[in-house]
Amino acid sequence: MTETIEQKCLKKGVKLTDQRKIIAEVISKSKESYGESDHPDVDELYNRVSKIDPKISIATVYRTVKLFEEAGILVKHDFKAGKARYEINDDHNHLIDIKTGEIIEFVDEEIELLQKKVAEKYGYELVDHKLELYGYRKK
Amino acid sequence: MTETIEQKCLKKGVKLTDQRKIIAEVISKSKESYGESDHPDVDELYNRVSKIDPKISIATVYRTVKLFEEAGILVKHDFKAGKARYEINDDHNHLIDIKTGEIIEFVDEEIELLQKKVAEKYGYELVDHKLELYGYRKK
DNA sequence: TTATTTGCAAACGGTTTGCCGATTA
DNA sequence: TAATCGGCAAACCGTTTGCAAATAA
Repeated sequence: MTETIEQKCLKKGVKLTDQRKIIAEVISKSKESYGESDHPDVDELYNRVSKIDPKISIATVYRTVKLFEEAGILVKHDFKAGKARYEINDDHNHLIDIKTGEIIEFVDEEIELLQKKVAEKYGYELVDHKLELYGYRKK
Repeated sequence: MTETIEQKCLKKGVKLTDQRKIIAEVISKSKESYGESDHPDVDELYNRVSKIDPKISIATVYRTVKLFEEAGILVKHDFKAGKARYEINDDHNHLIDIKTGEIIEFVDEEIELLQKKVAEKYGYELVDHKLELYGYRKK
């Protein structure tokens, strides 16, 4: 296992309050508890957090995910406009099932490399990228 | 020159009112008038449209871009959450300058092909994709 | 006429924020 | 103690919608 969110916070100088610890834990546990394709939105995080400490407000959840995002700990996705969704930042891409909404994560070195090349071709240094594929499952 | 938006509307059975014609024209002219990297949001479209017919409401602009999007004529981008931006649907990718916000459009056959392969590897038929690169201009 | 579209203003939904008491270093 | 944080409710902002008048088929 790599670093926990708490460890990352310490490293980045993000103060760890009780609320933040709980939110961090819920996010860390989201995949193992809810499956690979778990990319919870703030409402959903708030629901899960409330089960541990019902006194935490949704404003705190908003403030915390933003804080974690700015610290590079989480990434925010706007797969479709409306609610933003969050997950731990580990730099993969997404294949989204148009019918079911299921999200498959993947990494492809070749694509990664080509992206860098394209950016360079235009005189840019690539610092981030977003790749989303949308498709139907073949039977 | 390829088909105009009006022609696409006729083909798709989208009724062409005066307002829609004006909005279509503004969108068609956006690149030649405002440069390659023009991806106007609804506010901006509304501003431009208002100069031609000040009686057109912003609600109509919203309704029209949604209509055009559903007809496959426009694509909607949520580069950053907040305001959506629109452009004519012609299937390219975006390289976004982190500093200036400038948007460069590009197509890369190789990447396109690899995307298809990845989708297939997971048993999916690719029907859409979104690729955004973010970078700094090298000096 | 019958259905669709538009303008207006109000509603909506996700997100942010001001205030102030609580907590933390 | 000084600074930051969290809870609450109100504000915010992009977008949608109900309604009645205008327009199109």
